[in-house]
Amino acid sequence: MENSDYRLLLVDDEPDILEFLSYNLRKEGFQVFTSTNGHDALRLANEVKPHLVLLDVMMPEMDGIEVCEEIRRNERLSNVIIAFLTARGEDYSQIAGFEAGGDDYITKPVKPKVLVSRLKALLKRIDSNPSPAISSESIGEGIHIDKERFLVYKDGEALNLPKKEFELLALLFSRPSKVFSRDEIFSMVWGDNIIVGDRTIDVHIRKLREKIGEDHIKTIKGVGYKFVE
Amino acid sequence: MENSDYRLLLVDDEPDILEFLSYNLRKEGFQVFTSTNGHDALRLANEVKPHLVLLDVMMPEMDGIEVCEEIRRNERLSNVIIAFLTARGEDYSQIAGFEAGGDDYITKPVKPKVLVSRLKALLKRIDSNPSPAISSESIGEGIHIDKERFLVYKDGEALNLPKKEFELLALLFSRPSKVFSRDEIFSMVWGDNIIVGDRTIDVHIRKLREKIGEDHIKTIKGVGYKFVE
DNA sequence: GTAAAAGTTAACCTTGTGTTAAAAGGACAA
DNA sequence: TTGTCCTTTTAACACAAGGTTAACTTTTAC
Repeated sequence: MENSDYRLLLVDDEPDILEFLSYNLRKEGFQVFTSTNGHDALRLANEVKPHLVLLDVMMPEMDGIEVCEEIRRNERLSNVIIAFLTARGEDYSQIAGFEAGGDDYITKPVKPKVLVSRLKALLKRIDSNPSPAISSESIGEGIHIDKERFLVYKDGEALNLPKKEFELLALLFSRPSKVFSRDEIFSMVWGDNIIVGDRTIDVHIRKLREKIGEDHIKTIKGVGYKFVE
Repeated sequence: MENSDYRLLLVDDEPDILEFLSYNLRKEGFQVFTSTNGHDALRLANEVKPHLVLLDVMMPEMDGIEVCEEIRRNERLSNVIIAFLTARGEDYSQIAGFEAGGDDYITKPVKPKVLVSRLKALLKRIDSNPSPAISSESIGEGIHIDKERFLVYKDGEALNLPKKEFELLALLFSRPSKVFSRDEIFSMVWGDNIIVGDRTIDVHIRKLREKIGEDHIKTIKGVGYKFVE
């Protein structure tokens, strides 16, 4: 699909930002619609059925989270991809955003190039994921992960894991049976610039095993861990 | 091998990052090539045959995953080591989505020291890994090795070997029938800095023979060992 | 036959991991 | 702000699998 086949809806209460975003995205060929408040955005969304909505989190009256929830509640817009715009630093808004059903968050300020590539990556899901969004229905035996909702299902039962545990499990789960070295785990879950003690991973592994069962995470001594089953 | 013997190809759409990475790697003596986009990177890869490619995942037009797949598809580049650069917090599913397989993930921002040590560790595999990785599919009669999962298959049955045994077997297996001298084995499996007793290899060979069958590892007296069948 | 190399075994050491509890850190509500 | 609850990290120790050694035996090449 060409960029021009995609409709984007941008929502931000600051006209300047809106202007900046839409300029850059129109330059890439996207069809861009804009709105400066949540109510208007919902109305517009219903009208144009955008493929993707880029939502500022912080807005007066109705914030991005609420708009997101409202969109998710609307069956006709069920396949819309929602990305949040947040000011750097607020971790919580990110989580709240995912819980509300967001697909990605992008921190302001954002460089045009970065913005475009993030959105392109998101839009790819439409093609590759015809009917995606692992609905909470598709649950059976074993472990399932719903990243949108930050939930882990164990034999159908939903578990709420803390952030680090969730990320660790999600990483291992993303490629079952692949052995992840401690270095890889640190890098992906903690990042390469913070340093934590040797036993930190072990403790999280311990807690995960407590919650999802002892046999799902296997230790390869001297090498790393892997998810099995 | 010296650092200066290695050619690295860095691919990132942000020149600043490219600059930062190449500066630090050149300082270590590596031969560094850079590219700001996927297409160019592929062309350059073909040209210089790098030992290792460091790929940003998020890039406009052609992202790192695509580049990786393309490289893996190219026979002439089959032995290239691929490491991904990702922003911490990027969706694992995107990273997990590729089956082509990177060898490592490194998160941005990364400290020079960490970067260098990770890359050095990866480059070590070149010597010890003459033949490409084997996918888990190829299971049948005889012995198969899956390095990613750290499993050895004997007639289809999966065996869990301890690290040293696995590495030793993987080495011999990597070039069936080639005789590896004890010196070679020490150097590849133990490294040139550690010194262990004469009989250490023998003991590991003994254990391997117990597990995979007596006839798979043949002794060439006065010369070394080789894997057969 | 003999010496050198490799095989074998079990004891011993090492190192990575498991485990627990407690401290530190953070978010939220009163 | 204070206090509370939850998450994350640290610290200290336990423990076992893995790795090595040493002593001895067997094999092989010459």
